[in-house]
Amino acid sequence: MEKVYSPAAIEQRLYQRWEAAGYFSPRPAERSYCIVIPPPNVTGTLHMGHAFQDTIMDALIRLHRMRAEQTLWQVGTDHAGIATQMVVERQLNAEGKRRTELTREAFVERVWAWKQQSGSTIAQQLRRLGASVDWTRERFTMDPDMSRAVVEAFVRLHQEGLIYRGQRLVNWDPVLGTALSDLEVLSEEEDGLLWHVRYRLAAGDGQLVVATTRPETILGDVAVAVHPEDERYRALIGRKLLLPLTGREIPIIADSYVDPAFGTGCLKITPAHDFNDYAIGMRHGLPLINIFTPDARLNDNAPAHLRGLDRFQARERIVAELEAAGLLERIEPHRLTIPRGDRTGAVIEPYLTDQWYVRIAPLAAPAMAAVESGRVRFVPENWDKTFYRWMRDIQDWCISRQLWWGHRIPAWYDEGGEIYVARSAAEAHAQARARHGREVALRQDDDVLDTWFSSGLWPFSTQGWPEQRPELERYYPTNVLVTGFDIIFFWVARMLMLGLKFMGEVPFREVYLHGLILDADGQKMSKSKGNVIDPLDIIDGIDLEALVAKRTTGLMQPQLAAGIERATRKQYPNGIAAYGTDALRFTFASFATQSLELRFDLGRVAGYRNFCNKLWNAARFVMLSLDQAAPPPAAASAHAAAPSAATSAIDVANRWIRSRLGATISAVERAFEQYRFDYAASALYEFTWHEYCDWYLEIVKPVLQDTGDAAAQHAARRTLLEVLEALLRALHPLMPFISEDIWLRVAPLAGAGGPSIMLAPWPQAAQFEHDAAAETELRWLMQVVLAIRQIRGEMDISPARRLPLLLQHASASDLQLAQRHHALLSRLAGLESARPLAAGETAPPAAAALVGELGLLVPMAGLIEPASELRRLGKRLQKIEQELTKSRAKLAVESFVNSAPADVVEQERTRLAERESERAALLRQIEQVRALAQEPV
RNA sequence: GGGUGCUUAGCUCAGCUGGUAGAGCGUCGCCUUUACACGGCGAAUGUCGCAGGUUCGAUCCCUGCAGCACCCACCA
Repeated sequence: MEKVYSPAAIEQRLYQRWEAAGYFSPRPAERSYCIVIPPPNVTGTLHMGHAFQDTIMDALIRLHRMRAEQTLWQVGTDHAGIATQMVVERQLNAEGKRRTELTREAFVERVWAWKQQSGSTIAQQLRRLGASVDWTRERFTMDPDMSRAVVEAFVRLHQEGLIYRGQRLVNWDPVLGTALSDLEVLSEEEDGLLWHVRYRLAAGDGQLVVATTRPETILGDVAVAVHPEDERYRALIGRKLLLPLTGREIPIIADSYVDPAFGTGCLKITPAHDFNDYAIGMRHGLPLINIFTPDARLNDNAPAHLRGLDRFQARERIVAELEAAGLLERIEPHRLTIPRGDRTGAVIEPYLTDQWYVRIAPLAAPAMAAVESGRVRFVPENWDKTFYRWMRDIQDWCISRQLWWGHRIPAWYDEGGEIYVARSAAEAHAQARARHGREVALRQDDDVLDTWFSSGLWPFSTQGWPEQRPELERYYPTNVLVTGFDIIFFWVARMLMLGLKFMGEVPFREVYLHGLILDADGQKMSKSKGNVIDPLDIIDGIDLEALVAKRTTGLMQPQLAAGIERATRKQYPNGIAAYGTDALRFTFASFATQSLELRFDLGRVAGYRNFCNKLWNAARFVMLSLDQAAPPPAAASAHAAAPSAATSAIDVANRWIRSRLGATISAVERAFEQYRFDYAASALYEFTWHEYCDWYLEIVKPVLQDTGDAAAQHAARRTLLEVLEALLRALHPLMPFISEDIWLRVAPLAGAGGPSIMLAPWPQAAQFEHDAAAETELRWLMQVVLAIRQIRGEMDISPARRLPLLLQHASASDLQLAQRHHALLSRLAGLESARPLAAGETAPPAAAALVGELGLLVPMAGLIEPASELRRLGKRLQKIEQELTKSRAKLAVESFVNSAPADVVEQERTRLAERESERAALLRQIEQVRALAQEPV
C-alpha cells in the first residue's frame, strides 16, 4: 500500500469494476428495498444539492444491499420542459436564429439532439460520486413507455372528470408565452409607484380618485369599486364614470373586498388582468376586456395610437397622457409584490386563456389522510404541518404549457371545437366518428404537459405502469423518498396524490427531507452570485485560474464578473485541493443534521480527507504487521500453554475493541434508521480514530514488537484484522471507495473474502459482543495513562524521558491491573518503572494525579520544578473547590433533597464525597510540594 | 398578513424523556517515537440571543421580546 492515501488512484477504477460486474442490479431476495432518484434535469449538471442527497440515498442503498435485501436504486432523468427548451432556445439565439423560425418538429428534433449530447454529463457525474444506481434500468421521462404512462394517466383522470379544460385567468409568462402553475411563480417585494388617477363622473358633477400600481391596465377597466359602507362614496354607487383617456362609461359598484383604508378607498376593476378583479367581476357580472397580446403588448382593444406597445412602454405613455390631460393627481412610492416566472424572471401577467386543469381537491383529501394516518411519514416529522397547510388551500393545477418540448396533450379537436381525449390519434378519430357518424378532420392540442405531471408518476411509471409488471409489484411502494424540502409541493405532494390515485397506495413509506446546502457565508449557491462549488472540483481539485474562469464565464450579467473574480481569489487563493469522493461523502453525511440550512465548509472536507488517510494508514499498519508475522502457534500448544502476562493483557484489549466495535455498529444502525447520518459519521469517526487507532493499535504494538509471545501475537493479529475488516464494511455505505480498496486486500487475510465489499454482509453487532468487564478494565488503563501524560504535558517533560511511577493507596484490583498491564503502561505512558509504595514508606516529593482513590506519583527529583507543579495543583484545586461549592449548595437546599429523585440526590452526594477526598489529597500534595520548595537546594 | 425553523467555544455544528455543556476545524505548548506531520501528546476557550415564568433544579418546557432564514398569501 502507498504511504499516503490517494483517492484519484482508486475511485474511478473501482466504480467501473462494480458497474461492469453488474453489482448495482438488485439480487433476488425475500425483502426488497427501493428508492427512486429524484430525476435531475437531463441537460443539467450535478450541483452540491444533488451530491448531498445522492450521497444519502447511496448510503441507504448500500446498507440495505449489504443486508441482502433486493435493493433497487431507480435512476433516470427528467425532460424538464421549460428549462430544457430555454437552453436550446438560447443556443439558437446565439446562432442568430429564433425558435419560431423553425417548425415545431425541427425544434423538438434539435432538443433531442442536445439531450443526446449533454444527457450523459449528469450520469457521469453520478458515477464519480459512487452512486450505485442500476444503470440498466435508467429511464427518461420522455421515453416511449414513460410517455405512454403519461397519456394513460391523463386519459383516466379526464374520464373521471378530474382533468378539465377551462377558460380563466392564468399566470402568464409573456417571455415564454406560456401559462405557469402557481408554484412556478415567485413573488417578491419590489419598489414601485402608486399612481392616483382621476375618474370623472359621466354627469360631469365630480370625480373619484383611484390609486393603482398598474395605470396601463386602465384600458381594461370595467368598473370602479368602493366599499358598501364607505360613507364617502355611498351616494355614488350605481352612477357612471368616464374612463380616463378613452371616455368609455363604467359603473361605480360596491364590494366589501375593497379596503376603505387603502389609497383612496376606490379600486379600479380590471377583470382580465388581475386575479382579484376577476373574482369581483364575476360577482358583479362585469365584462372582461383583454387588452394584451400573448407577449404583453397592447392589442386592438386599446386605442389605435397605443396598439403594439409593450406593457412597460404603454405604462409610460399612458401616465404621460394622464398627466397631460390633468387626470393624474399624484404619484407616490409604494412597496409591492411583483410576481415573476421562476425560470425567466419575467413579470407574470394574469391572462385569460384556455388551459387544462387537474381538479385537485378530490386528490388532495386522500393524500392528507395518508399522512394523517401515518402511511407516509415525514422525517423530520414537523414537515407534515407545512404539507397540510398547503394541501388545505390548494387550487386546481394548471397542467398545460404553451411549449414545444414535453408530452403533447392527448386531446384532439374537430372543426366545431369539440374535444376528444384519447390514448392515440386513432382512438380520437374513432370517438369523433362515433359522434358525427362520419370521418372528421381532427387537430391535436398544441400544448404540452407541465413537467411535474410526468414526474408525479415517477415511482410507478419507471416500473412499467400501466402494465402490471412484476417489478411494479416488487418495488412499489418505494421505501423512502429523499429530497429537499423546497420540492415538497412541486413533487412530493403530487407523487403522493397521483400514486394514491393510480396505484391505490402511497408511493413511499417515508419522506426524508434534507436541508439546503449554502456556501460558507450562508448564501444560496448561484451562478450569479459566483459562489457555486462544483462537487467534482472538491473531488478532483481545481486550480485558482480554472475556478475563476468557471465562475465568471457564461454569466447572465457579465458586469458581475469582476466582483466574483475578486471574491474567489480571496477565498480560494490556492484553488481547491483534491479531497476525493469518500471525504466529500463523509462530509455530507456529517452535515445531515435536521437543520434547514447547511453551510458548506471545506475545512470539514479536509478533516475527513485526513480521516481517510488515517484509516488508510491504520490498514497499512495492519498489513505490515501481518507481513512480519511468525506462523501461528499450533492450535494444540496454544491451548496447552498457560496464558502469559502478555496474553492475558492483550486478551482484555481484544475483547475491549471488539466490544467497542459492536457498540459502534449498533450506533450506526440506529443512526441510519433515524436518518441521522451525522450520528453515523461521528460514531464511525470516533471509533476508527480514537479507539481503534489511538488505543488499540498502540496497545498491540508492544505485543507485536517487544514480546516473543506467539500466542498473544496471534490473537492480536486476528483481532486487528477482524475488527478492521468489519469496520470497513460498516464504513462502506458512507465511504464506498476506500473501504472497498482496503477490504479487497484485507478480507482474504481475515478469511472473509469475496468479489466486493458491496456484496459482503453488513457487520453484525452481535458478533462483537458487549464486554463490560473489558471496557471497565481498559477505562482504568486509559485513565492512568492519560493522567501520567497530563503530568508530562503540563510539566513540559520530554517524551523521551522515561518516568518512574509510584502507586499510592492502590487497591488490590489496582495492583492486579497494574501488574497485568505493566508492559503497556510503560509503553503508553513512557514509564521507566512502576511500583506500589511499600507499607509505611513515605512518598517522596512528587507530581501527583488521582484515578479514583489510586494516587499516581511521579517523583519530582531533577524533573519537575516545584513552582510549576504548585501552579498545576493550584489550578486543579480551584476547579475542585468550585465544584464543591456548587455541590454543597445544592445539597443544602432542603427541597432538592426532598423532591429530587433519590438517585439524583445520591449521585450528588457521591460527587460531593469524591470531590472532598480529591480536595484533601490535593491539599496534602500542595503542602508537601510547598515544603520542598522552601527547602534550600 | 399567516406559518415554520434557527440563535450553544474564534468558525461550522451536535446536545437523548429537564440533573452543573460536546465534536471537528482553528488557536497555544511539546514532539520528525519505524501506520499516518493529511501525524502524536498535552492545554486553553462558553452570562447556551435577551427578559420573565413553571420547577428542588432550565441550554432543554411555557410566555414575551430582539435578530436571522425560509415557506405561504389577492390588498389596489
